[in-house]
Amino acid sequence: MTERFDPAQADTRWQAAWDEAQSFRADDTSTKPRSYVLEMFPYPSGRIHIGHVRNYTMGDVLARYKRMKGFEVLHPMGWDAFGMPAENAAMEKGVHPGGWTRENIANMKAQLKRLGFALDWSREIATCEPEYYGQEQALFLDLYEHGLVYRKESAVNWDPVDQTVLANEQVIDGRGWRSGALVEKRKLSQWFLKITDFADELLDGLSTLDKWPEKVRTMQENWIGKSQGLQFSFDLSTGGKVEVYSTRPDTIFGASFVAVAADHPIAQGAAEGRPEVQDFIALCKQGGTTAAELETAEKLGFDTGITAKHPFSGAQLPVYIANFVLMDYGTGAVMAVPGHDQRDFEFATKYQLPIARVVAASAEEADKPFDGESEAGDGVLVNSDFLNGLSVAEAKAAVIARAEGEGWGEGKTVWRLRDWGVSRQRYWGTPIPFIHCEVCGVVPVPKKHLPVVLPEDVDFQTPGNPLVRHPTWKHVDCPQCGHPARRETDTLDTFVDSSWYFLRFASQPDDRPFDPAKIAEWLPVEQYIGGIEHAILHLLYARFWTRALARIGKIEVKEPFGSLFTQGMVTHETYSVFDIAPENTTQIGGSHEHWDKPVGREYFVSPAEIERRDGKVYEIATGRPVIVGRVIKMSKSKKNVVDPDEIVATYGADAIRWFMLSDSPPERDLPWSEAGIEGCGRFVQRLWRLFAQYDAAATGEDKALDRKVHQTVDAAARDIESLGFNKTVARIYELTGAVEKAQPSASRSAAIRTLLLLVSPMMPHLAEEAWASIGEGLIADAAWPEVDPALLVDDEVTVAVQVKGKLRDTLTVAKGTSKEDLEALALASEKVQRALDGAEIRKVIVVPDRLVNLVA
RNA sequence: GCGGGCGUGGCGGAAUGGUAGACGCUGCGGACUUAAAAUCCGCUUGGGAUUCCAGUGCGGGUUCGAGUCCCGCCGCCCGCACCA
Repeated sequence: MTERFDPAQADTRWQAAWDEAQSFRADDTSTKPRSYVLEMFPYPSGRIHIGHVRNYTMGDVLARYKRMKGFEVLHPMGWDAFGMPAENAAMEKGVHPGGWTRENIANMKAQLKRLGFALDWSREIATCEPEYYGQEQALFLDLYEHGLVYRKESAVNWDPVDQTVLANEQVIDGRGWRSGALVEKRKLSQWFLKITDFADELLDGLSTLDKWPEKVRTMQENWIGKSQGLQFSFDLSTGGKVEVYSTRPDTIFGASFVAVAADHPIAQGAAEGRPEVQDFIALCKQGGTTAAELETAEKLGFDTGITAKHPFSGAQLPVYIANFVLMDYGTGAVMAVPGHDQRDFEFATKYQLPIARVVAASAEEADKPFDGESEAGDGVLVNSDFLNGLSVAEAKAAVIARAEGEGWGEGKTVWRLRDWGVSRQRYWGTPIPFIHCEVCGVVPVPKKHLPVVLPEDVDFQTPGNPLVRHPTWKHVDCPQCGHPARRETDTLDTFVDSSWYFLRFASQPDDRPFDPAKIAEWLPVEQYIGGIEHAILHLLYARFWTRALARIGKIEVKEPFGSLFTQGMVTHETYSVFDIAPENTTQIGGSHEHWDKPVGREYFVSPAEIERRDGKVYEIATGRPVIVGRVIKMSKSKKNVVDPDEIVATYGADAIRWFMLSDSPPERDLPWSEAGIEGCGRFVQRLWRLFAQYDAAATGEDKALDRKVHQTVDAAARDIESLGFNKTVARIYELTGAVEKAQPSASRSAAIRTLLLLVSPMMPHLAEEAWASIGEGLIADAAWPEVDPALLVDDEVTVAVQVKGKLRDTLTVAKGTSKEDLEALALASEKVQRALDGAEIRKVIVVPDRLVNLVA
């Protein structure tokens, strides 16, 4: 063995060896138990970033560990390859989105290979290839046949410059995120998936996902947003009716007005011929929609002059148009109960409407005044006729029963979840497989004509969807009547592509989306790993798509991901500089870590552009002082990024993998540091030196070391299975120290061999290189070391001795020493006697093998 | 406002109700070396000082014993939100 481990030559050599042996190819015919380990596949933006490295390293350690434990492991990788950045690149650089994407994939694949991930590349998928999206079109048609796909007119955010629909997230302060143009609301015919049909199922299913983070389940629960209440109508003074929805029908006797949304038909009707009403409606629509604006926005109303008759009391309640009522939730109209709803309270205060108490802590507090705000809490009904004395829950049921009995309302469940609009007016996506015929209407493309392939000869010189402008592509004959017709030019939301890729990984026949038998063997994914940013959309859509396929009989599995893990981000300090020397600026107070913040234009510099001198930090190029900012997520604009390729080139793949697993618990953020990666590089060499000391001929037993080894193997396995990689890392450091200190013996040689196996999932290249002279075959194919349960327990233990709960001494005794002996030994301790100071012992607590507590 | 999470050394963090600070990083001291790098050894919560005291955001409580459990606060992070 060489003196130093040289990753530059070892890494590529072993990566080639694994390729050659096809070590990580999942065998569908294997009789071993199955394990499907999956990380969220990347968007091929061009470069692998450090967050990918952390994500895939975690999955890789688990996949390699599972193989060692005797599982047939499926650990695939692919590319979420459709999407806007490719089109933006096309517009900005004049390249074709396909060429740009495929080149990025090639680059990123090479990067992943350099990191030594144990991936089954034979199952690689790129969603932009017809072999994939053609099958997606087939699934879309299946869902259409079963009534789960439909078309309807819907208001969308339209960017008039880019000529496209924008998602809500792409509208920033009312402007398109790319063009900066004022976004318009347009009505367009859009394709929808009936996710609301699954609202109940998706909500109930969450309770079965006990290996998902509580946080993600809660987020999905809130997103689905189930609420139960009463929908009923008020008779209006105009002779009409207004339907309202309330989750608090118990408070109906506290209603003091009715409020409708600005675009509610009643408001529209009231506006006819009345400019002042029209003005008010316009004012309501002007309001911003950001959280901050909503928080501070004043409640505004306009009294229509119409009144609504209370179903019990017969009182005439005024009907207001109000800016806080949303048209697209419930019925767009509410009964307002100021005493028990804060918005209604603010509104009633402003317009001097009655604020009645109908829920109180007790019947005696029926007339207690409000303390400047509404009360939403539980209690007993008061001032409420036949409801008086009932609890909130009882009153809700009683009102719903009356309404249903008398026929003016019914109990109803309302969901926040909306159907999933999947139409995008973009080129670089899966073509929606439909044809518009003037005679037959909307006609699905016959399956035998799939895939509907994206044309390659498109131009991006003008804004808008190139598919619309393409001279020939959209012109086809109607498959039903043969008349000239037009292809659908919208493409699918890319979230559709990522809603079933995990199925295609498990099985990829040429002639169908997947083989259900193979899906049954591999799914659900045993461990799914990815970022928290996908907690709602991707994970909800994937759950929906899986359930939809199950409902139409394509597959059996209902939940795609058995266990979910959301890993933290990789963060880094930021370094910023002000372009005016500090002596020329005014100090504005407040001290930063190193410098007071001067006035000037701030710009960010990268870690490579700074140097540290005398405990302060300077920009190398200018000598200007650097402000060391918060540790935040790496991003290009803050220049606090590190390039994984450079790290691999300097320290090798194993060092960066080890860093990704060290220190921070995997669900928390990991602060990157130069010192940290250097430490990892040192440890790689330290292990290498230790492995070089392996001596197959050594003799003699070292019982204590044997125990340490077995205890570490046992604990490391548990830690890896629970993804506690930082703890595994710490244990490996401990064992390394113990082995280094041990005298040569057969035990020590065995310990080195075992340590090598333990680190192999984390540092596979180093492990293979050392294994070549110690073991047989590839360590990638080796088994996880067996644990001897007899060696997990020590025969000597350290027992803590406390006096009144305070530690005074420790005893080293044989394991299993009797309570009596322990007590006697504790009392014999000089330190204990001094602490007791002659006091009388009232009580003795002895926990065998752990502690003795003397209570005086 | 609703929901979720988190507060432990200079930093990242360990700790089935039972020896708080494992392990790593940083810093300091030492060995080796002509020197440096690499490596190795020691120290690194605070105070007093070798056998002590205090200490896990703050205030209470349960317990022989609390970082851990309970109650009440404070602070930070994340998600959702005029959702009726």
